[in-house]
Amino acid sequence: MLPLYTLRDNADTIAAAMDKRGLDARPILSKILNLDQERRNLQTHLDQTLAEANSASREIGQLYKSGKAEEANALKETSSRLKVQSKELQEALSAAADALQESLYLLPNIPHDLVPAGQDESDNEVIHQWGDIPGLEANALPHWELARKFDLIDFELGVKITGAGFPVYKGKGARLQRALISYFLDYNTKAGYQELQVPHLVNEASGYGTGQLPDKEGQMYQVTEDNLYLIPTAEVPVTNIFRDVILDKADLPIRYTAYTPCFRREAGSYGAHVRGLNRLHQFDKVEIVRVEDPANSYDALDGMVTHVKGLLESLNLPYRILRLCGGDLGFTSALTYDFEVYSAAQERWLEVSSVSNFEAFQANRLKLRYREGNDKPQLAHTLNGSALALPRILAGLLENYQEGGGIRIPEVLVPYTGFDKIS
RNA sequence: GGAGGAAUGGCAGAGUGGUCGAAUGCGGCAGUCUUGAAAACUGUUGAGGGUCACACCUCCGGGGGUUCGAAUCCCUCUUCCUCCGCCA
Repeated sequence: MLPLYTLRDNADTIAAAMDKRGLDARPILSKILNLDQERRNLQTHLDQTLAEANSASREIGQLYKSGKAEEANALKETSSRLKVQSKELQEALSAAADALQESLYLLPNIPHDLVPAGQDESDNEVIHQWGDIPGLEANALPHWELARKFDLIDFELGVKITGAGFPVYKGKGARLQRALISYFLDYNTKAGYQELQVPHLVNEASGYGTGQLPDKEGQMYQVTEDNLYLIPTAEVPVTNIFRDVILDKADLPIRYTAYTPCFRREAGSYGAHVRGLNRLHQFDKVEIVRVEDPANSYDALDGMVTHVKGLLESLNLPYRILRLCGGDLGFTSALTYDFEVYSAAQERWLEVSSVSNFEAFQANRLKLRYREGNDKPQLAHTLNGSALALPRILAGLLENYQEGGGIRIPEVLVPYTGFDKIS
């Protein structure tokens, strides 16, 4: 949700930026500004009425004290009348405020200057590519076949226990998974991100805080009995730590990392692209989250990009970085870089990380602010990124590292796995 | 799950129907003093809306109600504490 004050003076600039998303924001912007004006008028009117009512009540108290019961009773009528009036105004005000809120929820974040205009993923800009595409042996297999061959992952067993998209990791597969989580967490911690363990279920307020609600309700698993949601990403619990928080400027920047399983209904997904580990309902991810002074948030974003690059390079996985175009940019993001690893056996790029600056968009919903000295609190900027999502990294490792009838383990992982080869 | 108690400003803690956004203490900030610091003293110190700036309005866990008037009374929800039960 964009802060109102950014909309009041810049409607034209914002509309131009929104065009890059393929969204004509002009109608909704003018609606918002009108509702804002209406809301303020009603508020002023209500405030005046309440001020009158308050002073009448005060006077009644005084009159009673000085024994002038008659005058007091006369004033009560005035007061009652004002009360009825204020109730009506209150209702009109609530209606206007709700309508305003609703419209604000519909407006996505303003794309950053760097965001290219574009329709969909084909318009994303490749800004960086690293590593050699490995030439695989003739009999190279996709990861789902490798997983079966070496008994690393059992997809059918997951179907039996839960359903499609809930794999069971076994033996060295499970161990490799755990090794990756530990390696990622250690790597992030060394870079200054504090490790957290957070709840995997969140309440409604948290869902609204990071913007999963009300729009993406259908994408989350819901525990209706207790009105809780299974988290689709650690971003939700971690960022909500800061809901309704006023930080001291000296506390910034804040950097957290957390491993969690992620649960996504992925309603509407189907086809070959969802085979194996490519798309799951439950998967593991290590996330990094930052809270920044607005003046530094784009340096922070660059820092996160560099960080994820280092992580992928340490695993020697060929990757490229995309700057998402307006049409592919997430609702809440101002600028996003996607990382894709090349899967040689599938001959396609797999998204393994998404690094975004949300500027004040999330902070506004969260009421996450910071204060410098005695100044008024200001909205902070939030950023997050995957470092990294496990399944497609695992897929990339299995496929790119297959050689001589086995799978080699990258050097940096050997201390974590305790073995250097799967065969 | 059962029984009882509680929820007030950054923290502690007064306040049981009228001028209470709320005593007091601690903490924070500014100043006096000091070579500097500490101590002491003085002042200041919640958030949101609104205004050029004031005024003014809202908020004492959330929601609803009683009343001319609610932190204070009533209903309800949530959370926390104590005791009992169950339990990794």
